[in-house]
Amino acid sequence: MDMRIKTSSDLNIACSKCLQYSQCMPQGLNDYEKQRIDTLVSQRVRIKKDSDLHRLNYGEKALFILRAGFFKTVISQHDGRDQVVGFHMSGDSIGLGVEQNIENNSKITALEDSVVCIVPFTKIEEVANPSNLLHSHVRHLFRTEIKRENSVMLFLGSMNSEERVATFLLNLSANHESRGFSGTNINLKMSRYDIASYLGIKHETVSRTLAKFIKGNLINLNLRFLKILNFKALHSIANDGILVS
Amino acid sequence: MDMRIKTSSDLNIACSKCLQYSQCMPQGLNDYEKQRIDTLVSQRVRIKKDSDLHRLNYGEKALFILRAGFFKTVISQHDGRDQVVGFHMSGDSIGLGVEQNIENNSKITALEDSVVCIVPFTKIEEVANPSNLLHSHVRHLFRTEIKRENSVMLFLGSMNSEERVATFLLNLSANHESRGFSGTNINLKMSRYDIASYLGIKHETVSRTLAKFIKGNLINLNLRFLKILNFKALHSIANDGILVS
DNA sequence: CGCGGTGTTGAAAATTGTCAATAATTGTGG
DNA sequence: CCACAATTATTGACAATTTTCAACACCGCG
Repeated sequence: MDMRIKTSSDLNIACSKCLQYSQCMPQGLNDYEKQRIDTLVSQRVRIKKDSDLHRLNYGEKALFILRAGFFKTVISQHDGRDQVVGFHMSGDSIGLGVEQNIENNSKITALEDSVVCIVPFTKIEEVANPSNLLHSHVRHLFRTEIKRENSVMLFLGSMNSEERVATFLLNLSANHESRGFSGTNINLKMSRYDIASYLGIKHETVSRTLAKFIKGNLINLNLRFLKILNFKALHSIANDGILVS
Repeated sequence: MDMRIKTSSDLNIACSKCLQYSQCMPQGLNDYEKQRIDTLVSQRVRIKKDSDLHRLNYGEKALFILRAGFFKTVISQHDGRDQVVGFHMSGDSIGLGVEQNIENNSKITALEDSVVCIVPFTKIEEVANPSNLLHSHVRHLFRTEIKRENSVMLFLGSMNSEERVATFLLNLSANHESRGFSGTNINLKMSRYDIASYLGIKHETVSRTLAKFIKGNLINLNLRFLKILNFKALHSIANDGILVS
């Protein structure tokens, strides 16, 4: 599906005059700041029902503000399965959340004819504060933590218990590895109850699933000493790991 | 559980000399910037196994960086049920993600003896850029979007289908309300398939659950015209709505 | 050594998914 | 505008998965 851009009268309203203003811009600005705000929005576009909002068409990093309409965000997993991870309605900002973090395999699709305002991040930074290594790092921290927290939780709803546990183990392994610890031999710090709560299943199910993995020689486990024997098999159970960046 | 603070030699290492440095601070800083980084961390604390990291003890808004150890974040729902929403290991930053958004009902508990560095947000702002309304608003956007996206998704894993659908309907209603639309009569823009995908259940289950709600006079629904008849009942099904702020 | 928290396993019950049939609605082209 | 096809939605029967309830084993710590 492609996207049509038209220029019509109501696409040119200034931010400070927009009905959605209170939804998407901060309160209590002085006149000078309001003036600067009006320079933020680089363009507004109409998006037809069933068309996608392609981020890359508007520069790598842009914030979208939904002026009118309704969207869904769909993430495509490696195996071809899709999952809706969010809906967006008028006043919502799109592009700072989950869909921004999981790169290149997400689609933001209009569920009805819509109008979107586009604010390039570079412009936000011009207005908000001088570009600055520390500041951009803080933003990076935001992003990466959201990613780590979410990437597991995000798809839990659609996973069965084997997928959940396999995903959890691989995720844990990757986190250990990235910190210089062994990703193969892991000393679990949390109880089966904690794992169960995290994965949204019962602790008995965690036990049973781990037992199944042990029987299949995917892992060794006594007490909390975990040894991963067959990463490949775990990955295929976990759907080849959208979760492990 | 309370928390002990000790001052011992290894608690006073400068950030720029810390082993975790590459995990938690940006690369490529010049000497001046490194000097400023070292002023960021206001203190480091030891936290005993099974003790909690109390955010409020360190000013309302602080970023915690886990120097050594292992934590879990648990959110308590209204009905008393707890859910683990994240695990944290060395090098992780804590306090920018989910646990920050759902206020006052989350606990961050050490699963083993740990050491945490504390960076007040105010200090980050001093160093990163002048305090600025627009900048703080961008941060606010980050937060709120995360909150909205997550608050539904976060607990999906532990909900049954009735809880999922009730939660979805109430969430949708609240979003409509907050934008000045009716929260009672809603025109669904998305298909049953979209709802199913979002909630991690099958579309047949969505149909059946909606049918059950109709029979119980909780809602009216023909095609995509939804009328919510009994909010109270929906709320009690959805666990009294941790999701609706 | 015993007790409480943790972990495992079994069998029955409850929930959800799968497969299939059918209805209703929307879209399309003649 | 109608007819037909495709999509969306509902419902039933059965299969698979997960939970629930229960019993029991194991470690760790006083």
